[in-house]
Amino acid sequence: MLRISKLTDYGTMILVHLASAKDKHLLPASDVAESTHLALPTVQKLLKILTKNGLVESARGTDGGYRLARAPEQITAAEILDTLEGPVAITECSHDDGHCDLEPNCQVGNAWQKISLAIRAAMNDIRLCDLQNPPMEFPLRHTILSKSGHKPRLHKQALGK
Amino acid sequence: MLRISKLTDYGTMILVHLASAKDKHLLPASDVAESTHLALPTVQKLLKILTKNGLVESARGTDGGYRLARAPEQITAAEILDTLEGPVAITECSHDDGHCDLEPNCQVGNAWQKISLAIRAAMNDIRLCDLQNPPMEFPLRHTILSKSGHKPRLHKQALGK
DNA sequence: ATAATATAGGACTATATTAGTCCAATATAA
DNA sequence: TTATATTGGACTAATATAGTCCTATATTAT
Repeated sequence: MLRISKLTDYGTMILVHLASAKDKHLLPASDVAESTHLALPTVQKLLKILTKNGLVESARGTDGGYRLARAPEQITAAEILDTLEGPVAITECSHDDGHCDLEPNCQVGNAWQKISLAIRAAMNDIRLCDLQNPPMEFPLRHTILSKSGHKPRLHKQALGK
Repeated sequence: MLRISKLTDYGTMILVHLASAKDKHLLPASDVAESTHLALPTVQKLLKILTKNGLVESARGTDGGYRLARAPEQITAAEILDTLEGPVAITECSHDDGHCDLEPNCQVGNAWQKISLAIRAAMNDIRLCDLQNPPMEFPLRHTILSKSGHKPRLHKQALGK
């Protein structure tokens, strides 16, 4: 489905939340879980991944916690995807025996490389700061819809299957 | 992983092969399977999907088979992905109870919409004809490498995990 | 020192998705 | 009527994802 996984979505929510923290203040995982309404074990898991990949800094012990390692302007969507899903990848060659090398029709790999690069280029142009502070009309329309009894889903099926 | 699935890869191989067919000639599934070195049941399944989604035309009976419904110039990578994986999608909202609507931090959906649109824009610029006839240096280097005993993999890990 | 707090690392289960195969029905042409 | 070939859908197996939990380590305050 070329989908963005739930964990990536959660991880992005966490990053957006950390980005909104004041200054260099450290937020414990429990705090992040409460604010994002995500389950604590999941938040812990994601913060560990984000830390290991250098998007987030951590400190242990009392008053320990997490904060962004860099300013939101300096974190790209490409990095977030790389960290949470691994780099954009294409499937392994269907011919492990090396037959692929001799198969003139098997020129598809080249094509998917182009496609991967195109996606990557697009992701490099989007930064974490673009993910916070969404345009004003969006939350507004959102509120109106939810008051009318509809259940708008920002995430679900935004473009999808 | 934001990966392109094997079936999508196979499907693309099939489309590329159909694109190379002479004129309006119909190719039976068995023929396509042989040429692409893919398993027949898989090829049959994919051709059915491609036909149902209008990328391929079919005819039954003796001398029946499949062919592209349009010229390779008029089939985009976006269509191929839509057909084989469904549209680029983001995860469903984590709060099905509607809490998401009231949650100021839950502004991530908007962000992933932007990302999906960026990916889609990139995919609209790539056509099936771009996937055939790869640049000449590619197959050449390819052949040299395979002769030297290496096993270059066009597909595997082209960009990733 | 000791207790309390909080992250680090990794194992583990459950669930969902993907990949792959197969069968019965339908249409076409010789 | 027979042979060919697609259509539609069911089904299993393999893999990936989501989510939880446990133990170890580091830090701070008392």
